[in-house]
Formats: sequence, C-alpha cells, structure tokens
Amino acid sequence: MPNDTLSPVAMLCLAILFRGDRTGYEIRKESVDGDYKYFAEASYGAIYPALARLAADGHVTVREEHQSGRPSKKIYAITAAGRTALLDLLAEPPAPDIFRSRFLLVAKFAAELPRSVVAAALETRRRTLTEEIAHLEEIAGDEGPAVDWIANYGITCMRASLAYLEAREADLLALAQAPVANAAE
Amino acid sequence: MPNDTLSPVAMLCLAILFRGDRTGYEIRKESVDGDYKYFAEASYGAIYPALARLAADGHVTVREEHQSGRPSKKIYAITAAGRTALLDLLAEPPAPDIFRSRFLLVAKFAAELPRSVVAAALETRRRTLTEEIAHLEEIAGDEGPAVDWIANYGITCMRASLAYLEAREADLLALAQAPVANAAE
DNA sequence: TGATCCATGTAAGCCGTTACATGATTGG
DNA sequence: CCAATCATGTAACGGCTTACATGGATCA
Repeated sequence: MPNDTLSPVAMLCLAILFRGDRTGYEIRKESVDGDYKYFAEASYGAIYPALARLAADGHVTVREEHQSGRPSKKIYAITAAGRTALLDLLAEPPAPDIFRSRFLLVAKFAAELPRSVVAAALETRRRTLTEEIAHLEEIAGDEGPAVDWIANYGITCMRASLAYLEAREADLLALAQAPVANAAE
Repeated sequence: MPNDTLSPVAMLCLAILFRGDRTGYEIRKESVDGDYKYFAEASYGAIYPALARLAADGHVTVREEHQSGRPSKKIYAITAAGRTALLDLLAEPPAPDIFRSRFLLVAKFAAELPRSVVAAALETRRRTLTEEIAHLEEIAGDEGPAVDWIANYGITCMRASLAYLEAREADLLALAQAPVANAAE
C-alpha cells in the first residue's frame, strides 16, 4: 500500500463497498441515484481508475465473473485494510458540509430577472424537493437505524425548505420584472 | 468577445460586480465570507485568470489605481454586455442545487465509529449551523428585499436542521461504538 | 426497430486548488 | 515584533467530466 491519500471518489467507493460487494457499474448507479448522492457523485471516468487503485493498494479485492456476450463483471469487495482506512478517514476531520445553490443566485437577482424566469426557478426547486422528500420517505425504515436517522434528517430539512418556498414565493415573484415584451430601460 | 461559455467562477465574478466595482482581492473575500458563498467559493488562482478573461471578452472593464508600496489595485467594473451575459445565464437552465455532506456520511457509519467521533461530528455541525444562522440574521434586512428573502430562507432551513440535530442527537450517539480502549475486531 | 440497460475502460482536456513569489502597512 | 491584511499574479499538479470505443440483451 504505497500512497495513502484517498480521493473523495475512492472514499465513496469504500463506503459503498463497506455494505456489500459491488461492480463499478453498480457503484456509479448508487452514487447518482442512491443515498450516497448526498456525499458525492461520480462518473465512470472517476470510479474505474479509483477502483483499480484501491485494488493496487490492497483496500479492495477483485473477483471476475465471466458472462456470455458482455464484458466480464468485476466484483469488488472491501478488505480489512479498506475498512480501517475508511473508518480512519471518517474519524479524522469534521470537514464542513457544502451547499451550493444556483436557485439562490436566481433569487438574489429576482429584481433584475423576468418574472417567468423566477417562477420557473421556484417551480423547479419545489418539484425537486417534493421528489426528494418522497424518495427519502421510501428508504426511511428500510435499512437500519442510521439510514433512518439520516433520511429523517433530510426529510426534516427539505420540508422546512419547501414550507418556506410555498409561504413566500409570492414575495419573491413580486420583486421580479413584469413579463412585458422587452425590458429596455 | 470570442468564446461564450462562462465558467462558474466567471459567473460569480459577474454576479458580485453587478452590485458594484471590486478588485480581485475583494471578490475573493466576498466569495468566501459573504453571502455568495452559497453559490460558489473561489481562490485567487481561479479569480484572477477569470477576471482577465472577462476583460478580454468585454464583460468587464479595468481601471488601475496606483498605490505606494503595494501592487497597484485593479478595479473591475461590469459592462452592459457583462450584465446581459449574466442575466442570460441565470435565465437559462434551472440547474439543480448541490448538497454535499461529510457529516451525513459519518452519521451513516455511526454504528461502526467510536462514540467520540460521532459526538465530535455532531458538535461541529451544530456549532457551524449556529454561527451561520447568526450571520444570516445580521444581514437580513440590511440589503434589500431579495437578500432578505434568501437570508430568511437560509435561516429557516438551518433552524430546522439544528432542531433535528438537537432533538435526535442522542439517538445517533446511541448507535455508536462504546468508547472503550481499542475496538479490536 | 430503436432505446435503454448492462458493463468496462481510455484519452483529452478543463477547471480549479495549492503553493510559490513579493512586499509594505497596520494592529495587537 | 509578529501576525494579519492588502494586493496581484504564475506554475505545477490533481481530479473529475466528457466523449469515445464496444456490443449483446431486453423491453416497449
């Protein structure tokens, strides 16, 4: 195990493999659709090299499963060293959470944007929140107490967000530019 | 104006300059400490080249102010083209908000981590939220209705988050490993 | 029949961080 | 007196996305 600075994607892979064996393909799906999306999202171009490297470093093992007609599956499994590495990393720094909102930037410029744009942003945000809440409600209770805890955390935060949006969207729309033909001064 | 795909950092610069003239140094500060941190954070290495490029593209103008003893200040100002470019970009896609949480990953692995680690993560998260709420409470009402709207949005979401943390931190801690000497197998 | 899913991987390139280089002034 | 603030920039390096390459199976 030469180098020891796990990249975020490598950490993601270890976290997912901690719960069970997976292929690179499955890891990517879980990172995009599953609950791990709140930690990181990764594409194939990041996952496959990360996995290769984790294998070289002894953090995971590979078992190849040949299939007819398809490229043979590589099923990765975490090793004891991999578990330790992940847990050590999690114990380490309480790195801050990140929230990046394009929506909030639109809101900040509400007074300079046409009403239709602000309305669309509001609508999109509302729909996304509704969908994510529904998704979290599904997984809550299915996968043990820790997942339940974080699912409810998400639900709580998003419900508050949605409630604010619904209560005050009219105020934001009122700031926006009237939907006339062209906003020439 | 040769190319037209503004990078996130360029967009950040335009957004900040939209409200008034600034130097690169000031933009960076505002992106890290100010309210723009909810949109993007950028370092000098990203901001200075972005500004140079915006100037080349006619989105901003530069006015140099010589000072004794210091490198001369370059004060950037947005142009009409720059305003239009930003507003067009904001109107364009309702790109999704991003939430990335290291804390949630720790929570997910609560059952595998020592209690002290989970407690520290909880504590850090709680403190950060408290500080950010206080900060938002300060700026609310000071900078016009749009900023007020987003500040209150943030306050609402973070209060909900904090309330959940306080109500259910005991549950998460209960899942964690007892703080014994060494967690051998 | 055509899109989507399964399944792996590589290469080019962008975008951004980190560290370096420089140096006076101000505040504790 | 030392640290932080002001102030600009460059160079190296890293990590990730995107697009490419390949192709059978399944489903509508």
